Amino acid sequence: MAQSRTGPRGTDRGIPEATVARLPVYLRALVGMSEGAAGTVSSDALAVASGVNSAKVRKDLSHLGSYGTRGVGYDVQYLIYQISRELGLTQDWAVAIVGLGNLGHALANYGGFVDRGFRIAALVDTDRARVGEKVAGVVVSHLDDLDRLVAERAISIGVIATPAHAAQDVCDRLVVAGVTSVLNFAPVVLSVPDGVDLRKVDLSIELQILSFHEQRKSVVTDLGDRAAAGAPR
Amino acid sequence: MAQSRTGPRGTDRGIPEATVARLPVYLRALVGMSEGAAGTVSSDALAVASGVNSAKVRKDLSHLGSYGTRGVGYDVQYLIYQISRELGLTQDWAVAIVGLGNLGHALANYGGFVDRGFRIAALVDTDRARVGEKVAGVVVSHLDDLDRLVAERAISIGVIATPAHAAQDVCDRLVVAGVTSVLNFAPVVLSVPDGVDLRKVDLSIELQILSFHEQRKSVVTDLGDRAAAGAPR
DNA sequence: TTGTGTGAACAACTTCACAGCT
DNA sequence: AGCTGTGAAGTTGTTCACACAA
Repeated sequence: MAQSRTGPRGTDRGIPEATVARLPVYLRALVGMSEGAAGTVSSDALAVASGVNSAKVRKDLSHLGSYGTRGVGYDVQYLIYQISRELGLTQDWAVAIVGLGNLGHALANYGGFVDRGFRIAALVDTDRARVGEKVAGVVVSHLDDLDRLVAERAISIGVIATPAHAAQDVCDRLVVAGVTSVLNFAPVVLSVPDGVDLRKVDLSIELQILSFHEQRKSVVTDLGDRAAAGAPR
Repeated sequence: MAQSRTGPRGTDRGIPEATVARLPVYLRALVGMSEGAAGTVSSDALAVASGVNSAKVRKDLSHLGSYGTRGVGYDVQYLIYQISRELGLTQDWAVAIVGLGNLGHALANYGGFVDRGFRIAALVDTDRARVGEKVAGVVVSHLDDLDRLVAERAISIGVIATPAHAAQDVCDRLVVAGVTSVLNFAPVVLSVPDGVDLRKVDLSIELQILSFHEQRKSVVTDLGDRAAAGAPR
């Protein structure tokens, strides 16, 4: 996971990482509700819509401030605004996607991208044959132009969708160019200097975690379990 | 997130979730090393290659058993075997991918898939025009045939790469068909019955988390007084 | 010496349960 | 009466530091 944020000095006025990771889920649920006719939500209703329990919702939201009303709940629109602001979604973020294989294409065409505050400002590849081509309405540039692109288009977030062997080099170039947040899809451990945030999404790891639990299911759970723990197979 | 471990509450012979999530990372690093000429690794070397600290490596590996040698380290091949076994990768898992848009295609063509123990046993879509077409060497089937496919091909893992609005229905069908592990890429909260494991990968959430930290960087790090004085409004 | 394995301290996160506001 | 906000208790995960084996 990314390094822990915590400001350089002084008391940590920060929101817990676990909470930050759930705010986007709440936000999505709230936006869904706001399209209906819901003026307010209770922590309970929001919890159900978000797949967590209500105590967690209340604790999480309490980190943003006291935005609820006792006996009533939270104002949907106001909460949407507060969460958006906290997540930095009231401004636009320029994103560069590097690597335009299958995954890069999928990401470029991913709707939820532009959805909230994220704008694909550059598509980058090393394949000269692809440069100039348009994907999702954006012209593909060459990796060698990265410095210029990042500077000119104020890109602060880089998405790596290259093969594993190219990922660290691409990451280094992104950082040198001035990108300060990196989302890595390549199945490799990357390192970045302090001050740069790094997150990863790894399909293979997710599958292996499922495999672990799946295996546990078929193994008959210990001896003498009543009624033959009917493992459906 | 996925529900906590299924199965009866006995003595917890289990490995902590946090450890399970790191085992695939260690495994990848080890496989990389085994291609070189490394007979053994220290927890320190493995830690560096995995992007964690060595205490964590030792604690994690200790959950598998005492497979290291004091003063020496861990035998690479043996560790690979033990981790693979623990993760259930010594057997093959049949996977179905549902939804063959950009993302589904990307997943189907993703190399690391077949990599370790995972086999694409079915590709499924609702678009009749796509049915019959071959993607990544596998013929696309229709969603209506899911029950048969899951049964005939002993599929236990389902990957959802559909639009959000279709995801819960697809998930329900997968579960009814007999799938017991689901990996969801659709940006929506799914619910599954007990006994079914659910994990999600959500690009939009990852970006929003980066956005949160990115925003914090630009904010001058010392406006911590604001909320400190009583009633925030 | 070197580097594992682990009890113990520490830190983060979750859940409980209820006081207090509306 | 209903629902938030939050101390306190409980749980899980991380790091320390050192005994001990090779």
